[in-house]
Amino acid sequence: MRSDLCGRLGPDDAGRAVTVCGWVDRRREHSEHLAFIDLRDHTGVLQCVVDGARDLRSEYVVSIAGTVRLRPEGTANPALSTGEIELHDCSVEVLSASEPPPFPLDERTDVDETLRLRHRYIDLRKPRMQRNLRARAAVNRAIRRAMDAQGFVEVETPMLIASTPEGARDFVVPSRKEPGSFYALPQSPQIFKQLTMVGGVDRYYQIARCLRDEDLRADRQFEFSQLDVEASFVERDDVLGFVTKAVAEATVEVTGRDPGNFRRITWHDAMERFGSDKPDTRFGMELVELTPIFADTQARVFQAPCVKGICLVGGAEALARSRVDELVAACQRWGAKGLAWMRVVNSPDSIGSALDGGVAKFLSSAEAAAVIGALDARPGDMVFLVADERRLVRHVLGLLRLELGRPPVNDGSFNYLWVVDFPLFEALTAEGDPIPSHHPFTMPHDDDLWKLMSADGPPAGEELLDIRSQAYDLVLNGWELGSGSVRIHRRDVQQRIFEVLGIAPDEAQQRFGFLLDAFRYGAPPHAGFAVGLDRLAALLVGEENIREVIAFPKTQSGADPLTEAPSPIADAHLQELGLRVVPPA
RNA sequence: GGUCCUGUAGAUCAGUCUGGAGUGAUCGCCACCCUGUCAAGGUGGAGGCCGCGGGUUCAAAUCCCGUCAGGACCGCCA
Repeated sequence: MRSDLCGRLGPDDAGRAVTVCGWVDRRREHSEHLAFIDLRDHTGVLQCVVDGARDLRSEYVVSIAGTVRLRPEGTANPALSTGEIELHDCSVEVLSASEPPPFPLDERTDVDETLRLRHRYIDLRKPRMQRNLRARAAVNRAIRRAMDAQGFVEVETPMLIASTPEGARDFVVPSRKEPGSFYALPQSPQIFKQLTMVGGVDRYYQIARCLRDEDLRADRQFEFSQLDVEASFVERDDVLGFVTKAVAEATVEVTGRDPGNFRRITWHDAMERFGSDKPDTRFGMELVELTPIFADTQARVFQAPCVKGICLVGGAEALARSRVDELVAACQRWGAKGLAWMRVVNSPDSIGSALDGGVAKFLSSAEAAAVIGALDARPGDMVFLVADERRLVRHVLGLLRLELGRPPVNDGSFNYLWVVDFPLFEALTAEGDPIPSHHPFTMPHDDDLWKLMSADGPPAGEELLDIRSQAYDLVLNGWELGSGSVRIHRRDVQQRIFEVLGIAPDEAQQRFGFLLDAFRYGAPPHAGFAVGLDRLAALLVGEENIREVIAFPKTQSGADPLTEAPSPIADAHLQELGLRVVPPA
């Protein structure tokens, strides 16, 4: 039907008779006997000189046969990759007419999201979306190549599985054959990939679809894809190596650029210095420890278990008072009692303090000097302090740091960072039971295992929170790209974990029985990881929303304007499934 | 569950703070003109439930309340 692709033709093709197919991108009609048609396919745009264009409109699908020639002197278009040539002596066949499109296909206008998604099949024609979908395919291709080269076997795992109470909210599918029972859609293939290890697969991977019924964000959809990895007889650093190889290969495949070093930071350092377990280390403004400075302070606002601060260079003049008030309000929304701010000035006041404004008047001159020194602040800077429980201080200042200094996530840099040594438990419930920070099969850190396995019984309460695990995350420009861990393969350790978590043996058997059963029959030591491919693809093409690399995404409320999902189903359908809809109260 | 921003012509926006005559602009669309444009150009034309509902007012796109939709974020996402 066609001999060539629009964007692949060049001066070397001059004189060739070709047939190209595509969409009418733009037409410039000069008279009854001269018009230019820009014909677009997925490779680019080609100018075709036609006799008349009265019966051609935007987005008509046409086939144009003609002869390639160099454009006449002085009419080349350097902005176009095919700008030196054109197709002439054209005969045009309309393959499919089109109504005027509901929105322009140019790259200049930001079209309303609902409109784009309702007509996604048109939106996808844009060069940007064509590039993104192809980049995403390139990511998958590179990953498959890298995993294959490292001896991994691609194994598919089921989509209809049993619901387990851990983790995110499940999407659920009613069973027809067993009314009242439900399948869950996988939040991840976690259990199955561990079972492949018991099954002797040795090295498993999958580009897996995962589903979680949690609120959507720029970097979160209900449905997403991850590179899921698990390997036997390996340690943490082996896994980091496998994943680094795959992600680096994908980066090169899409961007042609070396991703550089994948640096490492401990979870503890990430939290203390950046207030986040997914630190964006592309910029400074690190959180600085100020607690000792205020150990004996008279200033009541700083009489707290923890005081930290950040310094905004030039902030004293750059930030209007109204903006500062907004920041204070934001910090209060984030859970802080308040946000202390002060400007650094040139000439010290009567008590010798170079801090001014805000809470400056409550600080002694020694405290002021120490704060300035610790934050390395200069005149003209603004310093922000939060005093509270340590966790809260880190959290609030971490968010404030991002608010004040974060570059766009898609600024073209690739800052890969491994965060290692996550704590085994992230917090205690009101009843004092710990909550696993990864999942209950995560191996404790080698250096902390003795604490957990002590013959006197496990520690309790706050001491538990000091135990580190062999869990790790991969972060790119402040986005969590994925996480993984070394799994527990020792029965005694697993039993101790359940004991600490307050899960009785019979309950553990009920919830995770099939995995625990499997582990009775010879489980190899194993470890794994999962990489969010939507996020990776988005950042590699410079998008700040994963919708842009998903062919048919959902809106933030979880709807699909194209198919109108979710939608009610017929009563007969409900009846067959043994379901009845309860009207909202 | 919560906070914030945005809904005006097919599209993108201005007008809203400070209520007042007929809601404008650009692009697109339709017709005609135009032989080297490339975001072609010219002339003319059509096109509006100012998201929806209620309230205040002599008078509401504009103020107030509610609601729906989209977006960003907090919570949530083992």
